[in-house]
Amino acid sequence: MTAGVVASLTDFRRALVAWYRRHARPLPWRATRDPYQIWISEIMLQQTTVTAVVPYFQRFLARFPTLQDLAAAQEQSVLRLWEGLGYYSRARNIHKAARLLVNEHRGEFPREPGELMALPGIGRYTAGAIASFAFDWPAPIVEANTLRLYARLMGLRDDPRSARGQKQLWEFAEQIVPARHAGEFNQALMELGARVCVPSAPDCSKCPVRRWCVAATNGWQAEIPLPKPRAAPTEITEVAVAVHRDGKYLLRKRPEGVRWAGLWDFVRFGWRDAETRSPALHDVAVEVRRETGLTVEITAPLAEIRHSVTRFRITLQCHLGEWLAGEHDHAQGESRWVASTQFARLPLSVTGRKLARMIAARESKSTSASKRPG
DNA sequence: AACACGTGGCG
DNA sequence: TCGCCAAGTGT
Repeated sequence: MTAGVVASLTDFRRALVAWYRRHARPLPWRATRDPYQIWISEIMLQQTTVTAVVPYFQRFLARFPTLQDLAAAQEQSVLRLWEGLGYYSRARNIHKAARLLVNEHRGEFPREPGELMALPGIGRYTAGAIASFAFDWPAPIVEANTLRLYARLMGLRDDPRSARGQKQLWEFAEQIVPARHAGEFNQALMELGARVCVPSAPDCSKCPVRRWCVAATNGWQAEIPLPKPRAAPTEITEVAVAVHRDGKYLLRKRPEGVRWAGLWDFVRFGWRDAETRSPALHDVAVEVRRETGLTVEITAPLAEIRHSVTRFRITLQCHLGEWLAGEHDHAQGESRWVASTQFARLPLSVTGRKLARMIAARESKSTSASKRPG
């Protein structure tokens, strides 16, 4: 299957790299060979667009310039810098791995993919990426861009996500990666996948390796690769209550093993009766007591926030609740009463952050109104 | 092997 | 509005 490319591998590599040298975007992580910076960028880029990553990458490196800085940080500080980027286990893993490297590897990065893969959050792709970009280790890579590119070059008919397809893709990658300058070569593959060999309507007229491409030769660009099957989203309703007491609001840290683990949120729970667009306030108060042990009065509807997450579409009914009695039960995990001016100090879920902004705006409005009588 | 894990941009 | 897509990994 790879014969088309392998037969004239040297020409293929030359054409690809020549194209890359003319068309490479100047991405921040391409300006360095520091394995630490490359590692951070690769973790951030997992299932995440370049556009989204750039500002996070800059902030992260400004705050934690070295592996030692990261290892010395609190996990909460790392999560705060990750806030909004998604897949938060990446942030927790990056922190764990940093401590591991500092404590057990003298703060030095392994150069081999096999050793890199032993670190939490680093799988076969990321290990190959770091090893090749930072050390020119001749490691193969397969990720979204190269998967599409290889599949088309090979004319891959199998599902590229199946075990069979994956095996063929990795074998292909192994065969084409050069012994020298693997870093630039791998970057070139990804850049071509990202810029030319795009998912829909690839511009084959601009492709430097078109003559090696089975899909282009046969007009199969639209059929290869086979699309990823996606489950239809499920609608769910949730309720969030900003429980208010003495100018502060109750925030709870989400426990390990759940979505948004380690991030903070207002009191929040699923609402079984999805038909109820505006749940009875009394019922909400009952649920808050069940959740927290606190007796509250639901005083005002705040907003309805729509948010998609994995395969769920969430409608979040947000309310303001005034504390009446009871103390929060800490058995379920960490919680704090926080003034709205301090919300930004904690890593919040995206919906939590939105709600936090609304509450802060609501307060500043009411204080400015009270300062301006009439 | 299949599913969980997040979010935002784009057509 | 909606589905697709994004430098995947862990379980």
